[in-house]
Amino acid sequence: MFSPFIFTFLCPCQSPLCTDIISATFHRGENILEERYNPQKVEQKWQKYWAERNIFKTEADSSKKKFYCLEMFPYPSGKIHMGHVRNYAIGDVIARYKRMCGFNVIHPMGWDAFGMPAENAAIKEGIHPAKWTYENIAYMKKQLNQLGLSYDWDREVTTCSPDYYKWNQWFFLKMYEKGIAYRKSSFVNWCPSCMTVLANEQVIDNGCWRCDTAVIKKELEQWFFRITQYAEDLLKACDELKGWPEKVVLMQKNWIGKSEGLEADFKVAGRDEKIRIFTTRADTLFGATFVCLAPTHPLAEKLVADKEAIKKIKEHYGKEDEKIGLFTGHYAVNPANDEKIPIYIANFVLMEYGTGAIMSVPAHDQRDFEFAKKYKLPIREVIVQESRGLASGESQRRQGVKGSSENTILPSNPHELEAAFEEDGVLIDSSSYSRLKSDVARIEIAKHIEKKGLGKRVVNYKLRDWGISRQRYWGTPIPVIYCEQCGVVPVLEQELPVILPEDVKFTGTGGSPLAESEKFVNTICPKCKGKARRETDTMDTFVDSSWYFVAYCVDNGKIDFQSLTPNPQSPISYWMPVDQYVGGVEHAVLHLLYSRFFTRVIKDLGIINSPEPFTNLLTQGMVCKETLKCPEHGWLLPEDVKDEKCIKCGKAVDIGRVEKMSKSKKNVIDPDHLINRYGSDTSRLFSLFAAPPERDLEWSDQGVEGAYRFLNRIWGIVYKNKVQIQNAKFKIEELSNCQLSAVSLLRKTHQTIKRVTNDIEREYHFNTAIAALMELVNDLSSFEPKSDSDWKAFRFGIETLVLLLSPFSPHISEELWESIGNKKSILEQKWPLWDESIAQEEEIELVIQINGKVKAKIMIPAGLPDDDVREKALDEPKIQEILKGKALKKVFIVKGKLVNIVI
RNA sequence: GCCGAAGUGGUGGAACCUGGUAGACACGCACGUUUGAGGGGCGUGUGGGGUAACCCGUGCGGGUUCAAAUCCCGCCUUCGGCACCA
Repeated sequence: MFSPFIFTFLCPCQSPLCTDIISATFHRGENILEERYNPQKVEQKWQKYWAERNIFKTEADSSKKKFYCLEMFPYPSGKIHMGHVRNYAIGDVIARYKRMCGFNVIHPMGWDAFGMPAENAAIKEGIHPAKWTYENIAYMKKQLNQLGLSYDWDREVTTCSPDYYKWNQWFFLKMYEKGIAYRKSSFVNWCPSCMTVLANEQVIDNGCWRCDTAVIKKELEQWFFRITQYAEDLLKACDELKGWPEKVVLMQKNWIGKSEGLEADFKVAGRDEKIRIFTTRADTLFGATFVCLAPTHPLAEKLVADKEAIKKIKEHYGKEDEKIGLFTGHYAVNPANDEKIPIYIANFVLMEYGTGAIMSVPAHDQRDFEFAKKYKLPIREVIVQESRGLASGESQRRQGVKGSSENTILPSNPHELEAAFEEDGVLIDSSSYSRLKSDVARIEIAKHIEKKGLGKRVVNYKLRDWGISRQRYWGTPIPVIYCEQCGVVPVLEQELPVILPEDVKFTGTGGSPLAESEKFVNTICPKCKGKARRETDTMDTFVDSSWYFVAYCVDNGKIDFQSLTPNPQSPISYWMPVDQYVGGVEHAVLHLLYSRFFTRVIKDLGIINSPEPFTNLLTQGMVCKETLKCPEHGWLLPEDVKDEKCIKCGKAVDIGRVEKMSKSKKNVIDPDHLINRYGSDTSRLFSLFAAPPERDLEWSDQGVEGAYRFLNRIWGIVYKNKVQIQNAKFKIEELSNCQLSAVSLLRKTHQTIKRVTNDIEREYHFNTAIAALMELVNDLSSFEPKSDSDWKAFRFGIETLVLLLSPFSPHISEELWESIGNKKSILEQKWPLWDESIAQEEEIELVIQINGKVKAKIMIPAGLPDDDVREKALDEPKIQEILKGKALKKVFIVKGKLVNIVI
């Protein structure tokens, strides 16, 4: 294992003529400061060094301040992509920085290992999902280590392992006990291609989130988590998420979608039944001219004999088609005025929201308006704009109309209306509520209905309970048994985990693959010991990722929630919540909301203290690249294009927009190639330098070259001056009285510490932090040390540079740190501090403006009193000339910056 | 349709939090230098216009201010999210 290796690398210039093939033989720990920077050699050396010492291992220690740095764990799809590189580079900088700042940093990684691609691979290629998954994990883990990420692998979790999913099942049982997990029959989103149920969040534009196939509605018995029980809490707590991007908080709020309104009963005329409707616009109650039921509403079937007609409406249910409806032949009684209005069944009314029935007010709701126009239903205006309610010309004129003896405002002619008036206004034609404003009337009318016992004020949420059943193999078996005698019986806690059987065939057709396994399905009822069948559905994989961040906190990866009692001393209490979470914005609602829900459930179980999992959230932008498209051959790889022409057909290639990297658009960069060619230090550096983390990053081959060049320059400076640097030992106090020639370098070094520190602290703006390092390198490379103290200042500059660079490009930093004579790993060094008095400039450039326009710039000593600054500015010959014969009106002085002379 | 974000050189971006020299840093380009040559390295220049003094410049139009990329109002464009949610 420790025998010398021979590695052969191509010269990074990649020129076909280049003969610089580098053969390297090296042992562990060998000092390799050669003239040429060889990233592969350096990176392997230090990765090995870190791994052998298990240097990133952390343990809970209540005497130390903790920092939990977490990046979203990947799905092991095969290889990592540039999005991962960016995500994990960002997280790693934070982890390494915080570690150097003295925090006890937990920085774990794992695998979101259940999911459909594994099963699809099984269907297509006959590989068992477990084999496929574990092989991918092995490869991707190697890749992550090649990136030099500072993970404590002792905490690794793999969600498809029984040790892990056992706890999915345990949480399920706990939730079942509390009534949070329950079973009901419902219409679900069904993807005919994936043959599975999809959560609402997994339906995008009416298509499957994975394969885009149009989703259909299907009725099935499903397991649900009652996330709606936490809706109000999840919503309220949104305002406490100070460390989250506002847009994500807003998306969560919108997703929860709270609305307050009134539920009211409309009696069905001549029958002993009533229709309960939900409205947020109780102020328009007097304008209701018909009632609509969802086609799946229980009353729909009762009121209409023609089942075929209902079926037809169902076909258009929930789609963005034209609105279609069916008159039931029955009438409903408006509880406000006892008016009889027709009952319709309409495709646009959703059973899932509110009560599945609405009162239709066509004058004040655009959907009802369109429906009313189509079916020639009356439109009655009951709200008018406030200005019209007062002494406007129109209302004056209309007041003259016969029959309106009292001072009422009359509606406009409904036939003239072109759209519904949906805003708030003043009520008309609403009995005693007329002339009230909408907001007041809404409450008064609701109170009235409540008093009459015909309804109640309610709060409604768009958020629906989380359907977790999936008709798939590669997921956590739901730990439930169906007994003919006892019905639904949960699996006993001590029987967990319910293990996924191996003897399953993957045909890709039919329902749950688990149903095929006799051994799995047939079991005994835990209660009566009679014959029983197991549940054959598995859990949504979002369950797995809703609590993995808690699992990481358990030392040595041995999760055991069962024996945990509420305990402030437990490692979970110590580490949770996550201080910094980093991941893609695509999880703004799905994963993040479920995690918040789960964390609340776990808190209620007494396992953790905080209801919120993630204190600070950083959503990084996508990695994008320009697309190339041939009119004949479609998307092209860069190598299929020469001189902007397709090499297959010679047609001019369309250089398309910069878009998110995706295999289908052929605009991807394989991180393996990048690492082989430039090394991971360069890859990391580029992805951090090209844009601030929250913004999209545009790929640029030249940009990568630039990052590589930068590291080479540093390497070159250290190599060239190695001996002198090694000899230039100094004590930090000595530097304060170094010779004049070194003062500006010393100052620049302190300024760089300040800038890099502030840029990291202030919203992780790594791009500007790296720019500051580049400036320091520019100064270092033009500095020519002559005296002893020059060399000391130079060494200080180099050491500081390397320390500041180490979170970004850790391997080269370690190597250079060692090569200038340091024995201990850079990981054991403290983050440098700057001295404000040294960082301060002695002279500043004063800008002199006249009427806001720059006219001159002069150098003045820093901290000069205002009067002197004013005098110097006015004495400047150029200014004198302009001022000649003009009267000064005022002079503004901005300390340390400029003077503006107003004339 | 609703909600949100962003528009700055040839390009990525900086300065926006806290109004005060617009364009840090990098890429690209040009010229020079090194080299047998290519690549690479090093050096200089590089917002636009003008010989120059100067003038113009942060999507467009207004406003506040001695001073606006920055604050306020209106509009346009692009991107993202939600979308029959009653």
